[in-house]
Amino acid sequence: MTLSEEDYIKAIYHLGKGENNIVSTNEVAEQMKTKPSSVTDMVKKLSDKGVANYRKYKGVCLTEYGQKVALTLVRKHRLWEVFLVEKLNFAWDEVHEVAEQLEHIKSEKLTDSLDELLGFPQVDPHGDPIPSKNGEFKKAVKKLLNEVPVGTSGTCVGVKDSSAPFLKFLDKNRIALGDTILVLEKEEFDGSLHIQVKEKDIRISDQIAANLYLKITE
Amino acid sequence: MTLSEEDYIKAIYHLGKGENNIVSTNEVAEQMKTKPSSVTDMVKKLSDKGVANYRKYKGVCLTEYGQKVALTLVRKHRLWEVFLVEKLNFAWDEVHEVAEQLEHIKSEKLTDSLDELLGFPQVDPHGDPIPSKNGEFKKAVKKLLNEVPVGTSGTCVGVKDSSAPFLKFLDKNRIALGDTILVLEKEEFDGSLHIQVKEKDIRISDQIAANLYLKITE
DNA sequence: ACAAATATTTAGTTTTGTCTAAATTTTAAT
DNA sequence: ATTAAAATTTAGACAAAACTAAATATTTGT
Repeated sequence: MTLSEEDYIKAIYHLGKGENNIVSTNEVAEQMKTKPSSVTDMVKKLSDKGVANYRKYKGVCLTEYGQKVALTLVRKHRLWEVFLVEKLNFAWDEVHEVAEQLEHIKSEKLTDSLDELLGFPQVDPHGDPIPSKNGEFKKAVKKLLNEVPVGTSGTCVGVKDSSAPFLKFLDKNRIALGDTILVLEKEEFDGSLHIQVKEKDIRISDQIAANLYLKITE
Repeated sequence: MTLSEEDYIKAIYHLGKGENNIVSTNEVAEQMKTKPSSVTDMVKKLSDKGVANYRKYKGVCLTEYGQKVALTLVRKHRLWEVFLVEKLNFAWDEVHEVAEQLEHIKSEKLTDSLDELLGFPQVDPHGDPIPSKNGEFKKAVKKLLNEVPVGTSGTCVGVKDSSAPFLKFLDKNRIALGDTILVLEKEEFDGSLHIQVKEKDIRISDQIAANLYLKITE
């Protein structure tokens, strides 16, 4: 599998939302920042190789095998992201570009040893689940913090309100993107929450919770 | 710099033995496992880019800039080798192929953070010195253990005698390729040595020492 | 249902890095 | 000093992956 082929496989996989939906030539072209005609050429090739199913004018999806390749790439990408954040102190938003390169390194032993070094992490710094060696993995959904049940744990991945006062609040309370948040308790009366962030407990109002996005794996 | 260009730069660098000697088209072709005509094409391009100096029928060497690029590649290669051995428990002889891929990853931050994670190592698992961030580094020489002065420290990189009894001896005394050996003391009378390997002291005869290659950085 | 708009494919080029075969230059041997 | 051998370059071709422009298929709005 060449570098370019791998990039197409990943694009088809992600556009299909892991469900192996059929995706259109134009969608792939936009994702890959190439022209639709280039996509046509490539998906024909991937089809010939048994990686994708392509029907003229109808779109493309991955074969069983193609999905396996995609999952391996996703696994490698996310493991490297964890490595960069945990071991090399990269920030949450600095990892993607480098992981895009690292995911193409070919060595099963490398991937598995890395997994072990990192303690077999379940999610990457963006809260997205890491497929296991044999390709199993849970799906992640993004929800507002006030909408998840007590006991839920997830990764903080975004804010709905990005006003200065709100960001200031988060900063003051040491809540940052990429942090793992656990919902300990919910107050019936006003919907306020008791949560755990970075080993510390804090209480936040319903309004705060309604503006924080959490990524959770079901 | 493309992947292929980087490979040529490295080949020219290594064939020139770090001395920036002029190397021939044929030598490069053999090293790269390509044909001489392909080399001609590529060195012309590298010349145009200011990376190499090429004169028809005369051979090619790197420019100042080219040497800098080469050293960066060598630095990355060797740091990744240390990483693979130290952090992922790769064996001494399993690292090269993977490092060949990893050395092409483009991220200065990654390289420097890796360097830090590894504790700024001076040599790779083969005993070869790792260039510093700004390209300085010592040269390594390979010598027989009985030829180095007391106080010398180096990496065990090979044997002269590869007979079963000798290899058995090394195994029994826990001396393996890749180990760091420090010469503590030399007996005037019979030339036997007192050495330190893996935190342990042992005494070995002159004959043993005369069959073990050490790589030392001066 | 049909024309217009949109999406997709085809055909023909380009660039990068490779190759083979032929031509040329350099080196080595007498 | 010639000539044979070896090394190197040139010329022309190919495969991969991209592009543009033109042709064709599909979808949409009325």
